[in-house]
Amino acid sequence: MAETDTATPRERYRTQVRAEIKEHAREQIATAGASALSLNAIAKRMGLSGPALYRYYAGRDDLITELVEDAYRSLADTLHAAATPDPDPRALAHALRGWALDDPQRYLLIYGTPVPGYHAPDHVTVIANELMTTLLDACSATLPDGAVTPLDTHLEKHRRWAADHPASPAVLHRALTFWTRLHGVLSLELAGHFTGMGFDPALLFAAELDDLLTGTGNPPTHQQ
Amino acid sequence: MAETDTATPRERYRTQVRAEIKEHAREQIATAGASALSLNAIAKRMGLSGPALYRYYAGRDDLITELVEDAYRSLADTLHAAATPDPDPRALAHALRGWALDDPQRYLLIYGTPVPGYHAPDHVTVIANELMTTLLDACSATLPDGAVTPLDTHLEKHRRWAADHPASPAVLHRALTFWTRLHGVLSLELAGHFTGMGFDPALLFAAELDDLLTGTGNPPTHQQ
DNA sequence: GCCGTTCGTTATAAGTTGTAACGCTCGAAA
DNA sequence: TTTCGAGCGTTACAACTTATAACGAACGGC
Repeated sequence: MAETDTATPRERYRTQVRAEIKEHAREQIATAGASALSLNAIAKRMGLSGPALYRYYAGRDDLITELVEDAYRSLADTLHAAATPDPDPRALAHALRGWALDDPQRYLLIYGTPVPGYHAPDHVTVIANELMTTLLDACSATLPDGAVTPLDTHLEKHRRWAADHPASPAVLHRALTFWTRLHGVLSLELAGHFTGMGFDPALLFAAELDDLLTGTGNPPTHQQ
Repeated sequence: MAETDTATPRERYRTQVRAEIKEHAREQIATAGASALSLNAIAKRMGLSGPALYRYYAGRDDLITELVEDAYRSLADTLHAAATPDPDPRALAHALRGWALDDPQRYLLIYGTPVPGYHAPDHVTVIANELMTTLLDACSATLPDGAVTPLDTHLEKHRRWAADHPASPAVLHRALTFWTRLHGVLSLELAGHFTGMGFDPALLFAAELDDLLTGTGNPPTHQQ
């Protein structure tokens, strides 16, 4: 995993302790959410006293930031693996859902309610771009055909986020839609807004995915 | 507003103080998020000492619960007003977006990351049902035509959440889609995941709405 | 006007994050 | 091998937080 070979014993110990801290933090977040993360509790569980952790992380925010970064990294790797060698949107979607359900709090750590003042460091935006690239690759493997919407023309001029990716505005639109629709179902499912409603969220997710891919999955057309 | 007439002076004073507390809590949440809500800070701002607030609210959770309830009530009223007298999905969607942008933290209070252990009281589920009803009403004003999806047949048997509403499975499907797609765009926009990407979220929202209503708004069809 | 309910207070307990100062230990270099 | 410094863990402390307990004062119904 990490380069525990090429380093002084001190550094090896340090990275190992940092990893152990993150491990406890992850499990604590998975059970009680990110807002309930307590450095003191982690220290106590590791058998050492509170302030000791500050040798390894500057503070709570620093630890959370690294967890967010790890989550992004994990998601990017998972989606990249699912889209390799063939960039298949369907595989991508299922990988996304599997990854989210595997650890809901990890998904919410990325896409959930943000702290108003917090600003993500550059590492994260880099990975986010990487994520966007695999999504755009997958969406490029489809032939868009349909009316040009106002959003399409808008995206033609505002494609900074797609940077150097050679994708048509329609593909950009498609990628955004892919993202927002799947997130719409996933986030509500993870937040528990479907519990007690009685239906199976997996089928709703599948229906949205089908509609995304075939265009006739459903969203019943309007008429009035 | 409240029944400040028919009550003893003591009760009038109490409801007024409770309202003032909520007012401060709202503004505090709007600026720093729900997790940063501090009873002590509210008390200090109101010119009284910390524990005094416990005469009015049992604790932080109690206050937040009431704020959540108020938010649900406000959203339900707003959407109901937008769908009256004619249940128009388009008006409903714009009312939803306006309400969300008006106070993002209030939207996230309802649809954002939940506290794992927390369970909403009955009041909230009642209002949630009311909300669902206006959504179903609006979606009933459309004539669905399209292939019957697996989700449709599933919803035919699992329509407990629609209870006594006379809506076809296709309409139920449509309502769910309406909800998840708009939430998908809105939540990502409010969470700031579009900032820095350079495009206008309003156009994406509009595109999704158009597709929802006309069925040809876009999501470019797949082919391969 | 009495008297009890309600309110606001201070004091206290048990948490939290984070800083400061003090030794100990380990490892690298002489 | 011995020394010596960087890094680590400790306790002590400050400034917060939520929440409870106990006390006194004020308000209002009777």
